[in-house]
Amino acid sequence: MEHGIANLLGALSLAVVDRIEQGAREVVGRGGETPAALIVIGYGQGMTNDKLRRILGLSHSGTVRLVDRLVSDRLVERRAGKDGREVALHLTASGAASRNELLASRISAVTSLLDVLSAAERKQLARLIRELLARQDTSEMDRFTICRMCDDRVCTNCPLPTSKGQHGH
Amino acid sequence: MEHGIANLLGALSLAVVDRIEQGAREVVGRGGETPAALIVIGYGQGMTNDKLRRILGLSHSGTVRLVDRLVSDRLVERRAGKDGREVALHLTASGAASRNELLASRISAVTSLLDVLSAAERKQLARLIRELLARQDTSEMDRFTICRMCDDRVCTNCPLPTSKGQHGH
DNA sequence: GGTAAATATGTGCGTAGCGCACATATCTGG
DNA sequence: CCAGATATGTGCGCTACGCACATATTTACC
Repeated sequence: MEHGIANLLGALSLAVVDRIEQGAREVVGRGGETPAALIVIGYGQGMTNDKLRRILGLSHSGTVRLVDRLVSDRLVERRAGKDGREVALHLTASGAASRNELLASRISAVTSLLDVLSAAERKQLARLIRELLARQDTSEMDRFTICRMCDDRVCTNCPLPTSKGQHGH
Repeated sequence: MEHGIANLLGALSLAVVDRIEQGAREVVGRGGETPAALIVIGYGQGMTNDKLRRILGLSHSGTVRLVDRLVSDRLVERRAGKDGREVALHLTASGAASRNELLASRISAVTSLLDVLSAAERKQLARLIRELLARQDTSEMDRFTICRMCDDRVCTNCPLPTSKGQHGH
């Protein structure tokens, strides 16, 4: 394998993530996995603390404290889950608004890097990235992790394979 | 502009950076900008604390403390710079070894994502990324920042434009 | 139906990584 | 020779996080 391509993709990815993180910090005033948490909670299938923990790849206590921050910022509410142990995380109105800003900021950051390419080049790039992602060997949790910042208003058909991966239960 | 491509590149970049950071933490036992600092210092044109600060995008004090950590880990030495104010940062033998491990780990992490593509597809992707980077409007400092994790043993001709950007002095 | 294990959450405590404001040393330009 | 610019170091606090432990609920097994 030629290593030049790996170095190029590494450099590009760093630039992309730098810009996304900078925008996210400006929007929510927090760093680390906090912006991703806001997005994940907003996907809205009754997210629990523990599911969130696995998606973000944090420790249990780290996740509890992260949610504490979101609650103290009035972006998230803890409600009772069906299972008496679980906590159901819900966005407040303000949390949903911040989440939308966050998603828009992310798309805008990446777009500003992409718009030097022609429409044809972007299409070609999209096809290649789609193939690359589609062929990865990812568990279900891996997919949620990779997609933890994804814009569900934009990503209609996620290329990540849906077959593998043991369901978490 | 079609936003699907921006979302795809954002997701891929997150996956790439996640894997790079995880490997880096395993190699040097440190997170944040510490691994990048080790790589940047290793480029070896008499790196100073202040240049490092600008490349990493950290505050001044944050950079001093970062170097403190590298020194206490015996990876970096502070020597006298030509200008009596400056500190010249140099890798120790152990620092140079860690840096090589770091670079290898990074290339390996990205390669493991890339190797689902055919050689032809990888070539196409390399061409597109190269174009994308070449057309960015980056200052000299931006380029060092984007390339702060780059493998100088692999990246022979960096696509980033070298014309613009005021030299820092 | 009762108890052990599994599951889910919260807490005390410490650490890593970082920024702000301030202090200090050296260099440069008039 | 002295004011500003440049470069580094420090006191202090804060955010984000992990480990170990405590607690509540549910499930499984007998």
